[in-house]
Amino acid sequence: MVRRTRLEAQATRERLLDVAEGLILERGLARTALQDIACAAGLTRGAIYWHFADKVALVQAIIDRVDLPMEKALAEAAEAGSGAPWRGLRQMALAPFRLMQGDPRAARVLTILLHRAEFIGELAPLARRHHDAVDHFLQRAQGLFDAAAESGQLDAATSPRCAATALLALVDGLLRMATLADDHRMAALAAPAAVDALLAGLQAGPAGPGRREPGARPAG
Amino acid sequence: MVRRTRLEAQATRERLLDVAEGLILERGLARTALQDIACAAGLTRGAIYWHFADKVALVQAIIDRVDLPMEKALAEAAEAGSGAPWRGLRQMALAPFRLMQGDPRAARVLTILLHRAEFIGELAPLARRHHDAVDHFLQRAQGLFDAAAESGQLDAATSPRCAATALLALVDGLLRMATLADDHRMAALAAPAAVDALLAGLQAGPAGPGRREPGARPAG
DNA sequence: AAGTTTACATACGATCGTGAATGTATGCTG
DNA sequence: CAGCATACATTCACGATCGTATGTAAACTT
Repeated sequence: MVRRTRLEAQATRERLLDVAEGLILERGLARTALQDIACAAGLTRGAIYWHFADKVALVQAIIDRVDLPMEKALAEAAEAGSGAPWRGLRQMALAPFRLMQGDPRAARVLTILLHRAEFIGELAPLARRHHDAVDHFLQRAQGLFDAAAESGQLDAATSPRCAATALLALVDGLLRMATLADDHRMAALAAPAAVDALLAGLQAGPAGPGRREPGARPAG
Repeated sequence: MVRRTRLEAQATRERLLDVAEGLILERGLARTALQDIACAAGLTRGAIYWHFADKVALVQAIIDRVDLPMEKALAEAAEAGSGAPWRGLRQMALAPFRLMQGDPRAARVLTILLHRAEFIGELAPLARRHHDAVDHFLQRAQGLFDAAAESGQLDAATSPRCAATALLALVDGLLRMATLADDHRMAALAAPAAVDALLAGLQAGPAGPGRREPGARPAG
């Protein structure tokens, strides 16, 4: 076949990544064969094996092309420092949504990470960056809540660890919904209000039974 | 071979389900072959094809054996009615965790649903019960937030739809963490406090800038 | 201009998983 | 106790997929 120049080869590689990303997004990782990818890219499996060692390496390359939303959260949290914990927590929690808004490719990759593959066994390394980012998010959030607690701004009934878990869960849940196509809009739109509500509920305040135990409030 | 009596056959069927559940939990659905299951159960694939039409039917049977956590939430919400919205919301949001606490099998099945399979294409029907329950959770929560809003108990800046999305995201995120083995304990433990904090933050209250916009609060 | 490397295509072999067909020994029923 | 139904085991046929080995023509090098 017409042999390509270096630059064209690089373009071929990118096309393979684009096509693979799209197909995996549609059909899921396990149900997407290398032949499907090659065919959709107008190539053969040989081309894939030239550019990538195997299927895992291909997917790894897809993931490595983008900034992961949860990593973006850590980066913004690092900027904020621990001086203004509540502002930092809010920044950190909303960073993933801002990234996904501006980078559709990051949104697609996150969708794959959250909904389109079983990262188990040989595929486990693929989710490592995301999982690491999630772990660090938890630690970082806990650190910020610690700072808030020390200055008496965290509700006394809630441990920093517990608060961090709650924030991470909320962000993770919102990200899942935001990558689910149906509620795409709603989840991303609801994120700021949701995060604000949770953080408000976690702040120390006039501890009326109505605020800490809404279930006990007079019926509406 | 030694042919079994009706009762023994039923026991064999249950054993197949147990073994399959365990293996899928360990290795993921795509990476678990019917032969692995049969072998681990001390049988052959023939036995599986006797009891179940195919792999999908087997997994469906595994799922159909249990109450799903999100369905449990709906059931409890139905009991509560819409008279006391905050209590109902709390009940509903925490029901899944109570179920998982008392029913380890339900916890395992939920883990499979959330982490061990790509429910796409022919496997999509398997997740239908769960997805339907999630949808109804959203509707039901929105209805309760509507009721709260009508009696002026919902923070005015937050729409009922948005509040429902937030609550669902939090519960979903907590369930994901609770089914992740590492944070198993922490997530389930944090659930009540997390839900209470979010609900508290969503309630109408003295709308000081500190409560609704924690980021703008003086640094701690 | 000849040789080498690149960027693929083609062909092959092997494995894996499924589903169906078939075999078979036993429980059950009349 | 004869015959049918049950509960499996065994075997086979098939497609899908993977990885590799090999072919090849063009780009690049010297």
